[in-house]
Amino acid sequence: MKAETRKEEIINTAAKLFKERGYSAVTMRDLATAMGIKAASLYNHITSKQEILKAIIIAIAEEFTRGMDIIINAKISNISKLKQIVALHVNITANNTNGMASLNNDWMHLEDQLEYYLQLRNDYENNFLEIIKQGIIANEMKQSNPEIIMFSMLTTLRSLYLWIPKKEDLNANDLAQNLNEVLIEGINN
Amino acid sequence: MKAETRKEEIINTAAKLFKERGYSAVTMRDLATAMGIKAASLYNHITSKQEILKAIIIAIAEEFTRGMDIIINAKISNISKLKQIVALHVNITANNTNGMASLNNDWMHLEDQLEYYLQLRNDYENNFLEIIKQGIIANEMKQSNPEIIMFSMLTTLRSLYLWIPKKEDLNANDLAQNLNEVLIEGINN
DNA sequence: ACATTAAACTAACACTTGTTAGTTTGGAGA
DNA sequence: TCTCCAAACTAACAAGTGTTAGTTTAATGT
Repeated sequence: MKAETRKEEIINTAAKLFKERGYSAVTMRDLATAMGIKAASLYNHITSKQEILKAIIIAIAEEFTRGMDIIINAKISNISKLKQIVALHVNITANNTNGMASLNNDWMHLEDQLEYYLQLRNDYENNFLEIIKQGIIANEMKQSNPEIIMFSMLTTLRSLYLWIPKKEDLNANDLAQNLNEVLIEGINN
Repeated sequence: MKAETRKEEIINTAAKLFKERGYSAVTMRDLATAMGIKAASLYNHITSKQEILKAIIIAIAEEFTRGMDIIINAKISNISKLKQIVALHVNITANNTNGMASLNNDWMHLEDQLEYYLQLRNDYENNFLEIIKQGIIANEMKQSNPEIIMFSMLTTLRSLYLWIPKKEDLNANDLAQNLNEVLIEGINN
């Protein structure tokens, strides 16, 4: 673990507050107080409130994109790909619970980067859906509605940020394993 | 369908805006503009912004509580109870997609009613979990982790508000049926 | 024709918002 | 000891916030 820069400290503190109250309800004075400084001092490190939100969300979104790119190109079964997607979510979320809250709840407050974010999200969902469809075609999975399968998996995975912090004794592998049972065995053939 | 009062119109319009941008980011002037009037005029019908949020969230939360009370007391299998919970969510969400967004995302901005809301939510989750545990004991379901099962089901069901509006040709029964396949067959014995 | 009333209006309030400008502080390296 | 610089500070801004007070409008029932 390398030491955080002051800017990173601010962004991480902001992510925590955004998780609790949401981007719009957190003021720069709230953030400053949480850092133990005055609001104006924040601007020695960041250029705007918006920049903080962007830093939080885009970093995670791109992490998901990179993970998905590796998974789709892997030479493994579609069921295995789904299991890797579960692991991807568990890992990213475990490392950044607070940021995941912003990604889920405050993406619409992105300004300049909104379009880019939506493009990443769209591509991600399309790749996800395609894996499920291929799995059904290859007879690896039951003939359920692929969109509902994806919806169910994705909403569960996206909500992990709410749940992981409650489990202090979290073992990422155990959780991924448990989720696989619940999410995937149901559709497995 | 009885005609809406002016107050109900305001609350429904607010719910729509809250869904798009969240409670904190919607101003009374935004709401007034959406109604085609001036902000001050809203106060002929409502007493505060907070009252609107409360009206939206508490009404739905109590609806869930009433539904759950009926389900837990029914003389049916635990699997059947889970299927009824799925139907409960589909029905409430289909009738109030906008309100469900506030329930999910803006409950923390409740002031006087926050404690009451949390109590309702807690009771609901405890009842839900108990059904799953009983189902496992009665050997109706696989021996998976009950908390993960509940978490997975509940987050999917809570996120329905995001998904139902996209399916214009929605048939509530079909959707409930599909969800049952994906959510319940996986844990069924 | 008149009184009533729901529902709009204008004007203003006290306070909070994100942000800028310019200044001070205190520790590290020369 | 002096210089430098990151990082804090005070003071202030223009705009936006929820809300209030008091007034006008237009339709309804008598």
